[in-house]
Amino acid sequence: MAKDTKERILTAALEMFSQKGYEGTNIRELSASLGLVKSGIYKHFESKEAIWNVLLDRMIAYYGERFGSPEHLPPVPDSPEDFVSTTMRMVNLTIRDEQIVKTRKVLTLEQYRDERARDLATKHFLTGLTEMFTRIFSGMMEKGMIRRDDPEMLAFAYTAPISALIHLCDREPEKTEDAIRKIEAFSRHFVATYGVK
Amino acid sequence: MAKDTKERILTAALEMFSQKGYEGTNIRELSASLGLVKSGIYKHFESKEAIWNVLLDRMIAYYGERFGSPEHLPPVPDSPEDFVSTTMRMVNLTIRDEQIVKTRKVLTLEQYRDERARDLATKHFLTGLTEMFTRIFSGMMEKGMIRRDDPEMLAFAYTAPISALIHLCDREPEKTEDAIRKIEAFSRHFVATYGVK
DNA sequence: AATTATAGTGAACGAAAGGTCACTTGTCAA
DNA sequence: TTGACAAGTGACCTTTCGTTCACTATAATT
Repeated sequence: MAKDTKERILTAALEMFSQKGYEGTNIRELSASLGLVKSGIYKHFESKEAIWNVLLDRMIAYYGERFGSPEHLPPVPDSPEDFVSTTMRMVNLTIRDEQIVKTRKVLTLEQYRDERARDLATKHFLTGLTEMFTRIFSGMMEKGMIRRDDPEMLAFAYTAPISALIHLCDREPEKTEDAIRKIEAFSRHFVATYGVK
Repeated sequence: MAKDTKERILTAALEMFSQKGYEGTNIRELSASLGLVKSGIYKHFESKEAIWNVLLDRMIAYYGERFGSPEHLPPVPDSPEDFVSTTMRMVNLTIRDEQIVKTRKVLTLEQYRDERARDLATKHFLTGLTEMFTRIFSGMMEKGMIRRDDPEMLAFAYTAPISALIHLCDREPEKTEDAIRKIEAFSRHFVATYGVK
């Protein structure tokens, strides 16, 4: 029990930051949750802020990897049912993956305090998903699956409601099942509305 | 300069809470911003938490007033253009009104810490607007302005993207003009999509 | 076997937090 | 005019914060 302590600190810090925020988190409690005494932390990080910075750097890097590189884009679905299930696969990942949930929470809590968190929040909550689905809808229009329209507008109209329900799950996890059903219903409503008859 | 001090404290506290969060706000700075020394605060409130509770009570009361009573519901619009301008009037109010902006920010920051803030956040960000527009869309369907569909689904599909852009304005005020244009474009897109031909 | 770097301990630090209290000041009713 | 009270001050209290440091135990390196 030595070498992985740095990683364990980062994991515990993300957990606490995402629940209590940066200011609400204190080093004593953080180290205690790892079975350490508080000064032990400083063998791995020079300050509380340093922990925060490493976490943010990783969030930014992870985001760039996941949304920035073209090979991570989901393929253009080739049926309405495929479209819905592609959506639900992404939604389930983003709601169940603890790392991603905590990242969203922490960005929510620190968006007014830290400029990089603010920028990343906008990408996470708004522009990232919109860009991804702009491509998907463009592809679907070319395939003739949905009627020709502004793909970016459609992407925005599609992802923002889903995003809102994902935030609801973060805020009130007991409503997760309900929210997922609503997302699926919305997804079907969407293809029914924009799909070619 | 005496009697209104209590109100001035509440105003300043909402301002600070909305920027730095509850934990990030300290009484010294708060009182200094009012030209007081910190112990002066305690002549008006028995603790920092008491200030928070009064603010939250007011938010809850104000919300109930604004969204709970039927007489505050906007009338059902009677043309697509009227629908768009009704929306834009509401959006402008909710984006420009400092009190409302700060309320949203503070609910965003405290939603994981305070249960009442969490509940109010869900109403503010999701269910409140949806309920309001469910009635509006029901009315519009009866008038034959838009095609018959699930009014609640439409309300959700309409308000969530607008909500997302309002959050963007809170996060990055410099993008406000742009966001308002996007909201209007979205509103027109929406009536064009669901309106009867 | 001796050395050295690493991880962790526990006591202590100064700063800043929320809060208390004896005191002064200004206002107004009796 | 006086007394009472609300509003504000400044010194002080306790607790907790992030951080430092001399020290120890351990495991790897020479």
